[in-house]
Amino acid sequence: MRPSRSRVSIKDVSRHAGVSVSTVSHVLNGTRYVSPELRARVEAAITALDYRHNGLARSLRTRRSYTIGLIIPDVSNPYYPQLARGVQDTADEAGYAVFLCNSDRRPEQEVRLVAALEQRQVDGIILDAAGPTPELLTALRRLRQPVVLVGSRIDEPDFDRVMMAPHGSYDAVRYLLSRGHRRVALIGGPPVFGSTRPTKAAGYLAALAEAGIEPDPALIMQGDYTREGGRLAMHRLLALSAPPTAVFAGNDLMALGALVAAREAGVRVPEDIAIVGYDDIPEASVAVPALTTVAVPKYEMGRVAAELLLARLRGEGSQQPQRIELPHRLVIRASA
Amino acid sequence: MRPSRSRVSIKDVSRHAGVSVSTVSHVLNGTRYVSPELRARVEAAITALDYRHNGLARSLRTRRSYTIGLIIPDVSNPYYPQLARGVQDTADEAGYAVFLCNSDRRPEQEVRLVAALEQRQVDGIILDAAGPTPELLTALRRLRQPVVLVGSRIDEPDFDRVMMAPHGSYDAVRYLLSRGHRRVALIGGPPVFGSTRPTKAAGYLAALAEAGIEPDPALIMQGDYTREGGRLAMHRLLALSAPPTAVFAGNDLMALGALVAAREAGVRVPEDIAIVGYDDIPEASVAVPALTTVAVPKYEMGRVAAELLLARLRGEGSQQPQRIELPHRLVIRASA
DNA sequence: CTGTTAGCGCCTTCAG
DNA sequence: CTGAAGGCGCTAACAG
Repeated sequence: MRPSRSRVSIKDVSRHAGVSVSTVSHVLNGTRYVSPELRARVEAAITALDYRHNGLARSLRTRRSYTIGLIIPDVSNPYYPQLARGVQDTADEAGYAVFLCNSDRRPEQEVRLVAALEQRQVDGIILDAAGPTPELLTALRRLRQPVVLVGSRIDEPDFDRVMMAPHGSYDAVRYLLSRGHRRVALIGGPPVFGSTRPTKAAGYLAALAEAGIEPDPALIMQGDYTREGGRLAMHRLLALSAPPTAVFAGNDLMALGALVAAREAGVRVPEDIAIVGYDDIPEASVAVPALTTVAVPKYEMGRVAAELLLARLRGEGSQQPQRIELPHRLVIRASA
Repeated sequence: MRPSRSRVSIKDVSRHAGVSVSTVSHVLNGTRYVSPELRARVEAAITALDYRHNGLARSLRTRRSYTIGLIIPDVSNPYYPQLARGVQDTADEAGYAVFLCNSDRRPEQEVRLVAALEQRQVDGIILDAAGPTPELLTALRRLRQPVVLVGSRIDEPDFDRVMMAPHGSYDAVRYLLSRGHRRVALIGGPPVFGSTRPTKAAGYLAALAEAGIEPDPALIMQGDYTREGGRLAMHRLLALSAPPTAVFAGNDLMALGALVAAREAGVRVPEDIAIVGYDDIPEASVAVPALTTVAVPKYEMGRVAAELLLARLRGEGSQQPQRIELPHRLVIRASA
């Protein structure tokens, strides 16, 4: 009768077991009492026919896919795997699967990915965005599913968000100052379009100001968060007639690049120049000298973001967007 | 009439535009000619009603989810992000989204994840498995969707698979031998249950044999692919009455641990002892001394695996399972 | 305690 | 060139 042994559905199972489809559905989901006898027949039919539950159909019906989307700049950037793992572990424990997407920090890409995830009917999205571009914000706001923002580049009050405490760079520079450094350079990141958040440069400036030190523009470099960018910036710093005695880099990748530059220039770290990074990526502890850095709780951020999202999906928690700030920690190693 | 402004479907759009649902569907998918006039009306209705295409319903109907699953041991292990990126890029280009799952190299977990992905109706699965456990193999074979195996721990002829060339450890040890080393130690990985593939130990032994060197059991350590495991193994090696002059570690994480151990013991690398790793993870080039290692084309492996899977999904290619072997490359840096 | 039935939102013959 | 209609496989009222 059936064309071939194509796919077997709940209906085939019900027929085989001599029960109704709703009974099958209920034994599948444990969602109402079914007599041991019928249950046994259903289970027998299931294995006899080698039936598999179709989650798509179920999701279509229940409007819940038990699926979330995670958009990060790049999994192969050592910062993100831990964050990803944090959300995945949390999601997995709750029965959710996660679509992992890389945006390469390109706003159009982010917008595209958000749309693709929406179309796949994810229940929610966690996003580490490049910045608060109007297009992205619009795309996010018209979304029907909840969004949690991670990272510190967007701080819009109408979204749930988990961010790092803002004063990491301040702490780092203060530490350098406390060690007697007076000429402290900054290798910052590129400006984030439209961001209203205090930048790393702000913390740097604040620490200098507090110590009564006039910032020297020559010591302020703009990097791009890549290793190579850090290396180049460091070389320019080292070529100055009055080079700095300490450098604070906006992330570890750039700090590591700076380390390479120092070695290339025959300058000793930390004896001739101290270096502090930001993030505490795995490589930071392996480098020689091991990098002093502002440790960011990456795994924890992922976990908290996922928990926030799941709570929202469960309808728990306050209705207002939450803003969660996670503490950093200055990890003092050998480079400063 | 409709309860509320809940969800708008293709049917609402058709009504609003005064056309049939099939016309709407066809403008949505560009799947048959629609007169400019009707098309315009449909498009107007779409924006007017703020309609969003429901991918779940579509997939249910077409039996294609444009979704694949990727199961790896652990994203936060520096080996995997690049592999993951390779498959994600390839999938993304072809319009597929990828579910990323971590198995922590636990067979039961792998089996569980395979089932979860199947239920979510992924079109295919890419898996870097812990080993050929019978349960996993069974689960994989009863799957209705294609599977591609990556990594070298399973080499079953009835699956598509992309693996590394087998002689990496042989090359590494031969290199050490060519540099005059005679006492070369091995820090291997744990045995892979049921695997028939040549292990790294095999290559090590082969290279020694070829050089006419009797393997010394005291120089063969079993590690666990973790940094700490490498560190411990190295300490034991260093404590030997006749310690080795060179060490080959089965992966970079262990080699890095060995480096740490050497430093702790005040032994210089490579002057007192040479170290070669395997994988070429990002940290390998940052370490001091930079690690000489067998570079594995991780990104490429991911890409090739995804391409293989996509080809299968398109029904292209030979019907027989493919076995693709990717070459490694010995990267000589400072540690040996 | 179990069965019938109406969709979820979409694609795709089959007619016209 | 366009429309009508039948499911894809499942859940959840609603009856009984």
